[in-house]
Amino acid sequence: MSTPYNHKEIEKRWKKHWEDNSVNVNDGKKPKYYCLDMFPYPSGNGLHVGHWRGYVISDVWSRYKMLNGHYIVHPMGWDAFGLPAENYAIQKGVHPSKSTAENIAVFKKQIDDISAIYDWDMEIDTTDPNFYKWTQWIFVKMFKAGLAYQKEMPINWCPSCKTGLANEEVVNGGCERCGEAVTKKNLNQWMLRITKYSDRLLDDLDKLDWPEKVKKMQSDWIGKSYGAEVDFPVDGSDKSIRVYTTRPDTLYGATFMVLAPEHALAKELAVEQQKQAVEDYIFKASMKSSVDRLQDKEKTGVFTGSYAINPLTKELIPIWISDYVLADYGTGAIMCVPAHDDRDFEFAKKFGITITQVISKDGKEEEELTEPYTLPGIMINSGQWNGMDSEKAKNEVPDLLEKEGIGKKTVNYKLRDWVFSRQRYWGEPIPIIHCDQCGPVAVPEKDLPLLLPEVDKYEPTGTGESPLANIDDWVNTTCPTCGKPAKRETNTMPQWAGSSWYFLRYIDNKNNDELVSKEKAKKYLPVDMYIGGVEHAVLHLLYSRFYTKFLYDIGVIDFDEPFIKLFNQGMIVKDGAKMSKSKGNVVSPDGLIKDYGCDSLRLYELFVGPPELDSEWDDRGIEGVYRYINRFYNLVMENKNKTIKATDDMVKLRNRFIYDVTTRLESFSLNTVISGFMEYNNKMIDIAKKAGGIDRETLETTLILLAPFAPHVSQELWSQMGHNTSIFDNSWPSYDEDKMKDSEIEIAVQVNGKTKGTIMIEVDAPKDNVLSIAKEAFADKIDGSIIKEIYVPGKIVNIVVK
RNA sequence: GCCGGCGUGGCGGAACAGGCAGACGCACAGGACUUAAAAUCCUGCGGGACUCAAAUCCCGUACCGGUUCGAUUCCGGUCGCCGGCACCA
Repeated sequence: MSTPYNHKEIEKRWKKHWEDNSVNVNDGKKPKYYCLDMFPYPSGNGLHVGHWRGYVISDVWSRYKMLNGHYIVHPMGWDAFGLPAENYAIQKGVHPSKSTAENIAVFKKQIDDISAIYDWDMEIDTTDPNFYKWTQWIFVKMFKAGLAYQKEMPINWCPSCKTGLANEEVVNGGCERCGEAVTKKNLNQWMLRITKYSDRLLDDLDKLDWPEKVKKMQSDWIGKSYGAEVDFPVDGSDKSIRVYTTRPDTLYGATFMVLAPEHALAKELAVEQQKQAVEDYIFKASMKSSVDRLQDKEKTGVFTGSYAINPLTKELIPIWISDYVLADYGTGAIMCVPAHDDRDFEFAKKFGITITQVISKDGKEEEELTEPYTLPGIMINSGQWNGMDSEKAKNEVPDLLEKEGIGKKTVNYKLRDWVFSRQRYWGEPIPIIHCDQCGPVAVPEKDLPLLLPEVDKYEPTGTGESPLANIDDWVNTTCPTCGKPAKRETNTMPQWAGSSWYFLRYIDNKNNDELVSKEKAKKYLPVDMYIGGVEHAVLHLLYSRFYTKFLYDIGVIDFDEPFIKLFNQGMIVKDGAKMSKSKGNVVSPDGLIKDYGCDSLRLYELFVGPPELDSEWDDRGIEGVYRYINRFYNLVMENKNKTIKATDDMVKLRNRFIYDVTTRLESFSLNTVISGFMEYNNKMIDIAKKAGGIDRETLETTLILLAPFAPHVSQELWSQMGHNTSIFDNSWPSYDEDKMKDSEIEIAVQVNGKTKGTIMIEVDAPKDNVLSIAKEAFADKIDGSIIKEIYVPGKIVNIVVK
């Protein structure tokens, strides 16, 4: 036996070598491939094996693409603004920039243990002024383009984080970050007009090679719906109420209307006797948190005493107020068709309002509706449309309304503009100066970056003002336009600001004059493969698409989708739960690397399960891949100097295996690639026993195939075989389909669909021959007369008897 | 409630344009080597029936049914778990 596998020595040596001699060389001729990881927030807790998984997947993919002749753009950086560093500062008095720098150092060391081919010259840090200069620059451009605007409105407010939140950051009525129940707070906010991009964000999803799940989540979030707006005149008034409906076909059945409590006409429409009740109801509704509003499923409401006129039936219908109507969707008012809508039905039943059927399954009216009929059907009680298919009427009704000037077809979206101000310290200052004369004015581009000033206290004020508001000599400035005294905006940007465009900056991270040079952008962008968790499906990934489209529109880049292909890796769970410090189930990679080595951990991260699914972690399992590497190492060491010709079996096995690894890699079935290596190793050992060894070509091919997965041991053995080159200078092996084929194969024989055994046949043996071999071999199992004989070439024989 | 995804040995998981279910690995058990242990190697490992043994047979991919010569795979229904949305008119 030769030298045993010593992972420590091997990995240390090659790691050092690769630091001095990068394997990922940009010779300017190779086509680029941009493989990007979702960059981490450098927390104080360090990495766990769950983080590792995504980074291993992306490195394996990068190295595979490298062996296929690409120069790989594979950068790493830090999404370092954000609350944990700020909260730590509040507790310990340590400035966030200091703790952030420390955490980055820890993360960098741990990420380095992966031995990925990251190019650290491209490193970025969102808290670096040279980086956030451009985050601010984009904001200024959006402001100038009318996409950033201020608005005073009730926004989502997290009482624990003491800051406003975007709609996307509210999860089940709670704060995305801390889970605290979100309330409403009236604040003057900076908003980004993402809704202007609704259609492009929706339509361009078709261009993307992304998981369908993520595309669907984005399209649901944008929530485009087609319908009509209809004006309902208020009886005895010159006012009218405009509603949005997706079911104009049911207009004949609209027997009442409901306004949101926040609707402009809500108070006005209350008649004298109802005034007190209406005002009480509106006040109570305003006190409800969004969580209450979610929990109170029971419908409540109050009648205004006023009536509107159904524009088709000309009947008077009562106008109610209820909080089941949302103020900020559609027009904040709805026409109610209790016969064909669940919510309207419930409301009408509760308050005794008329229910008129206008659509039916079979053209006949029900005696009494026990539940609303919400499907398409035949129109009834609908004047000229009686007997028509309701889907057709959906088109015709709005056409008539439009002709009469009381309605029109329209579309609606669930997507809202992006609440962009945060009342916290550790973020990019919004580069705006408020001037009494000129209004809000952008900080001149030449004055960017607008540095985040030092403060004594980091505590959020809780009043909706940022801690920056207390720094008088920073707040007080002069207006860049008129020169008069003016005040700086004191809110900061959300953490998403930097992450919405960071991937553009890696490739030109030291450019002081441009966000990214046109030349480099053209050469290295966009991102070909983006790898990360699914948790950002509608946050970071939607925002990034929006930013990219904006930067495309203003000519910074010449593509309008940032990430061509997306892969979401599953979480690593322990005891069925996501790893977290509070649950105490975090597994650190450090000890595993020490005991088994980086290569073993890399293989095991892939071997635990399908990369797109969550996988349960069990430390003991790493033994299996470690044993495999040992066996493989010994096998190569024993055979490296033999001059032996490959047997037919070995040639077949090798070609078959190249095919398997390649197709499995292409379909991202990385767990079966690893099990394939183990299986293949056992087969090689078997053949070697018979043939007296393994040929050089087979060994070298195997090493190249293994290199993206376990780079150190592959390179070591490559050198042991006498090469003084990098194993990554090779090309990905190709397979010869003709050499994969067997001349004889084993197929199963069934009788009445039950397997009885197997027979060996020539691959291209004619059907009759195969059947007669099968019948002869299993004559004793064929009990009765044969009524059917099936032969699926290369697969199976089935004899059907009676 | 609506929309997705998923239910396979003790465990992680293979195999699905329908064709020998349980690859590969973990754990476990037995054996070899060793004074002993570790490491390594070999063997066994879904359940059951009948066996000294081999052979053979039956059941089995959440549950019930369907299509088919043949279903883990396709279809219909039920149950369970996970994720997304949540009064969006």
